Amino acid sequence: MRSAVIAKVKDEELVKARRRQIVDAAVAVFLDKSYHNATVGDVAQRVGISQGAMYTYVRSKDDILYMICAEAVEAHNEAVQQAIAPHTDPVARLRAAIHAFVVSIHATRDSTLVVYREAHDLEPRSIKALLAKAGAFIATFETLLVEARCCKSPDSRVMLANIVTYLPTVIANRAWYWRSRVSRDKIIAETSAFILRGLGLEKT
Amino acid sequence: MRSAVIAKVKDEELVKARRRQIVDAAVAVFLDKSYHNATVGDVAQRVGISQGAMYTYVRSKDDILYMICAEAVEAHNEAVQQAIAPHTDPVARLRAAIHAFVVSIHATRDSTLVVYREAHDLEPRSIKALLAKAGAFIATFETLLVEARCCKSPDSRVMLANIVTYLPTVIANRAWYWRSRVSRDKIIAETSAFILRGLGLEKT
Amino acid sequence: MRSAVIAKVKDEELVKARRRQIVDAAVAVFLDKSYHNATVGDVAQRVGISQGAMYTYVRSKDDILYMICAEAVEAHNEAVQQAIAPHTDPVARLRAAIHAFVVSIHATRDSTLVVYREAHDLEPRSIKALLAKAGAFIATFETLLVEARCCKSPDSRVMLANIVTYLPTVIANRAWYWRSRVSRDKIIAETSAFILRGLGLEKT
Amino acid sequence: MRSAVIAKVKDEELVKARRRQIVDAAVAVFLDKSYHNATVGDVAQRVGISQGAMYTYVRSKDDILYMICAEAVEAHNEAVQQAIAPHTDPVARLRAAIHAFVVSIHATRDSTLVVYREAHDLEPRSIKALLAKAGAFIATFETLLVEARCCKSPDSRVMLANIVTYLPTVIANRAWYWRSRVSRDKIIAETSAFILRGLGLEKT
DNA sequence: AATGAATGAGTGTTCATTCAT
DNA sequence: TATGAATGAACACTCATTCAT
Repeated sequence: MRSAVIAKVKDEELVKARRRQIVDAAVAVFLDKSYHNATVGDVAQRVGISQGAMYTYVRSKDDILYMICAEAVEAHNEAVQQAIAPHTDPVARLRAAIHAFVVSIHATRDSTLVVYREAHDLEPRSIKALLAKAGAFIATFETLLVEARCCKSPDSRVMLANIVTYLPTVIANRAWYWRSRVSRDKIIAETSAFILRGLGLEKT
Repeated sequence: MRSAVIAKVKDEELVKARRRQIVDAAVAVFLDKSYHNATVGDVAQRVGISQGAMYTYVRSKDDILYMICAEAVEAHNEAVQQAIAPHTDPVARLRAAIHAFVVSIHATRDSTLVVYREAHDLEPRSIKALLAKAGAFIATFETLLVEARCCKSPDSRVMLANIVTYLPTVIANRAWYWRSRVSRDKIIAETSAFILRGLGLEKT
Repeated sequence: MRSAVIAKVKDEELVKARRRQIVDAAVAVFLDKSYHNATVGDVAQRVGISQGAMYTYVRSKDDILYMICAEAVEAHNEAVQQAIAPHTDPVARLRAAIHAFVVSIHATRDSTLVVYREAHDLEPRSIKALLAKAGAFIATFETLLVEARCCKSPDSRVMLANIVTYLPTVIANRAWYWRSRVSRDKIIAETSAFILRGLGLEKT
Repeated sequence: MRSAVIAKVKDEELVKARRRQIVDAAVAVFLDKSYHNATVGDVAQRVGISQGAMYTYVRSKDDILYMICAEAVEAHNEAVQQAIAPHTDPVARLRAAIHAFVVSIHATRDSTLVVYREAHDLEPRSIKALLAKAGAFIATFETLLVEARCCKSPDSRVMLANIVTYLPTVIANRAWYWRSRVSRDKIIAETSAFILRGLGLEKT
């Protein structure tokens, strides 16, 4: 498994702060020029540090992309975990999870877009680490779906878990189509509702 | 608008045959190594021609990717058009369209995966041309949805059309999760059923 | 010494005719795009034959350039030889030679320009062959100058012969400056007169 | 107009020093192998830096050639300006200009040779910029000639200015003929004298 | 910790030349 | 003879990464 990104520097606070800046800058830059057309210098410039300094906080360009991807998956996971915690009713837990995920995707649609476009360019070990995280996330939904009695078979469990965890990304991947013509609330509502109906949890 | 890909060679038949080979080879190669990590030589080698010969059938690496993308979108579009042609009932047309699209995605899941991963790296003019084709495809579904009375508002029309045209790509994008554990028919059935339920066209 | 350009084809008449076309086309093309930026295909296209056919009349791109250069030098040489033949008076011979050369340069200013710009890119053996021809031409003038008693020393003989055979090329190399604002006759007259005065053969 | 060559590096001193090295190395290399047959790596190697480092001081191979050409023209121009400054008598000014130019050409005969051979291969915008400089230089001589009453007509003014600014380049372009057999002083003296006689400023 | 100059490996593309038809 | 598809070597340029200061 890929080890966490390691920095050369001691000052933990500084490292954390810089990485925050780097990830944010990188999302913007990669979104604008794409991972491969963007240079490490582009990201450094946006952060306001020198190209050389980047390598004090990151070991490689791959590290930068990995941080973006891992952070996104972790954010979604945390959002879902926090959302389901208060509930005990299986259906309520599933509903809460779906809603939380949709909201989380919308909140992080920029980085989600980067993840969907560029993650496959990560180095093999980074991909493996990322898919492990993503797989765990999907598996969480498999469990939620089973508990909510939404699956008629193992196959449908797998398919539904994937559909439910995939569909919300439409928000990031199709923003180019509706641009700003549809409001945040509409986007979230329509997406959530569609999923619930798809699962048979909602009256039409 | 981007002009169609132009070749230097006269023999139209040869051009068509070679391009078929090139697109097929490129899908395999790009899937394996990603667009940027793949060399034009890699593709040429898989086709069995020299790197130089590639450039008699294609003007640039971008052309290769564009051909893959355009072909995929056009294939989906044709599949849908042929599927709806025989029907007059709006709901039947919509159902036929959804089914045809899901099947088409499954049939072309390799190239679809390449499109979703790499299309954003096309040159601006190529992207523009591609989004125009994709936009038209989505718009087709907007119309089908309206006629089938699935939309309660313009916003829901836009959202539903995007969801319906996006969800099936889960088949390409999540194949890594289920590998070969789920059969083709199951995949198609579950995906289609979910969409129909999401649209309120199916009993739970 | 470089052997003359050899063709694969038997039909001598055809070879001669084609080469005439090739040289003419090449001068135009090289003038327009420069030797290196012009492709063999460009020349072939202008001739109206296929790229492959070029190699029936010529062994290499270098051959084409060599033919242009050799032809130019030979043309100047012939012009001079014919001009001096009728005369016996040394000064008259020199005057005739100068005039003939200036006129010849003007008549072939396009190919002369190509020669001056591109000859140095010939292959070593071609350069050697060309410089031999050019050297002989300059030597001819050394003799004419000596006979006309224009030289006070061996050094001045060398310098004058070079100046006399170099100055007229101003007509080709500086055409960009006067464009068409100066007439052919003026150009020839001024250039010749300058040379004669420089040699002390003309009243100011 | 072409903008001056721009570097990526901050340290102005270093940039100036490196460019000095680059221009000198490039003249030698281009003279040896010709612009097109020389590699950027060849030049870098002669400078003693890596090929990649070249591109921190120069944007393109064209930049290198342009620097050589621009520097040569500017050197000649400065030499002439400094030479005429002390004089007020028109004829004295013209004589001084001619002598300075001849000396300048001899001093820079290597780069002058490169300019005459390769300048036409510059990119269009570079050529335009260079011809502007060259045109101004020639125009300077037009003025000097008019003031010295050497021209009988506008046409002769144009022709004489070109002849005077062209003839000295014989020193660079015909060095192959006399190799080292003629001394620097002889070369300069003969060339200057010829020009003065050609202008009618010297007794034979 | 930070800088930024230097490195050198890597790749898309062009084109002179060949050769089967 | 002529064609034109195929070849493969060559090259300018970029950029992730390193390291002396």
